[in-house]
Amino acid sequence: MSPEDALREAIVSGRLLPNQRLVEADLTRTLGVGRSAVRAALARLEHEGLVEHERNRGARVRLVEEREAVEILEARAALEALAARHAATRAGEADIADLRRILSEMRCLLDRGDLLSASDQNAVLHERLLEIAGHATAGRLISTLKSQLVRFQYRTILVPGRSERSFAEHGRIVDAVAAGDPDAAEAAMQTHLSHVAEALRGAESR
Amino acid sequence: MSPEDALREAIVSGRLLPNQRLVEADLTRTLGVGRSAVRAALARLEHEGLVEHERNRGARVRLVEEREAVEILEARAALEALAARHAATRAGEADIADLRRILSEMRCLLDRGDLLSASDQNAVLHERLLEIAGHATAGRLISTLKSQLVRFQYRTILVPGRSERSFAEHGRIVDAVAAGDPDAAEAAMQTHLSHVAEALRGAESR
DNA sequence: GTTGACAAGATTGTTGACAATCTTCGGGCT
DNA sequence: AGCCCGAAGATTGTCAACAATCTTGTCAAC
Repeated sequence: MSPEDALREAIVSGRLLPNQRLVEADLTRTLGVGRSAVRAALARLEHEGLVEHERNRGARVRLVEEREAVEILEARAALEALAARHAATRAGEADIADLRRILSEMRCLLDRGDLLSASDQNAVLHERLLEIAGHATAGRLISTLKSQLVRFQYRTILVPGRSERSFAEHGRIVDAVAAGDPDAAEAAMQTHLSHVAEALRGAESR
Repeated sequence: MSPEDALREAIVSGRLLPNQRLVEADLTRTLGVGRSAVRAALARLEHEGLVEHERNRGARVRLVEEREAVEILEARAALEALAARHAATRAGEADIADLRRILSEMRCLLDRGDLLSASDQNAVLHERLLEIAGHATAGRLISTLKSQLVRFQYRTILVPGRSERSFAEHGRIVDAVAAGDPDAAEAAMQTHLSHVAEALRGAESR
């Protein structure tokens, strides 16, 4: 595993706490690579928004607090709506079948009460939509935004009734894409993610 | 000036041609800094999408061709539309007066036939809107997207009648923001930038 | 004439040491 | 006691040298 991936994994998994200092010498030992590699990894992670870096003061794990999480989710919504629009115009028969397959998998997991796996399948659906959209720029931006939100990704699934509503929203997105209706797909994605933001705010303020 | 800024400036100003190799040793002499600094700058610029980097093969200036430019513009449109929405709900009296001042400056420059300065003022307006929106995440993303488009930024102003239509579109955006109407502001920004994309496509295919 | 291997040159990747900077700790002064 | 100052320690920034890799040019074999 590259030092960058190892560090990212350690941060997003929560093994490293927010605001914790990341001393290069320590990371050199922990990751088993030279200091140059560590520095390069830190520089990239800074660009991804996972660490903060002050000159001559080193790097620390960046803390994304609620206000910013909402911002990031808004930006992500705007970009995923764009992607959904593209997906609606480009999806072929096989793509649509694939999306429906993922949906039924989700239905199955929900019926079993496996909320965690359902949430993962959720991510798979979004990923597949991006692939269908074929929009490299949006894809790149969304993936960096998502990595900043990992800490919040499971926070909404315990909100009562959220899973079912989320499933219904995903159904509407897939329907719009299958119908080849860009406007509907964009709108469906937009409302879906705005509901996620709402749920996040609700879950957070408790 | 930091080596990173110097390099970025050299790339976006067009002093370095697309696909031109960026040999570290040469840059060391040109920029007057050590190789470490050069490498760090190249790494960051790669993340910004301004240079391409292959392992053991060095970096070269990245060429953004039309198809990708349209993609970038679409992503930017989605994000600026979001920002415009926020600006509409947050703009105060002073902000609105400022926007109108910029508009009248633009009108003045257009009447004088100074299209280049008018285009610059255009950028000022967008910048000010972002500031009013107070959306750091969108702002960050937009600024990196913009830096990838510098090569195209003046390409549309020579399209006959484009300046006047652009001015009218900006007027509608400012009106919507002044009226505190988020939906209208978002829509106005969206149509404005989609027209820019259209003009770009038109100017390109000649 | 073309192809393949091989050596020479050029360029990047990595390591270690040194310099610059920041932080912490202790002593002297008020 | 509280505060300023300076030295020591810790940490990052930079530099130069070396190793690894790629590219180019040459030459022999077919």
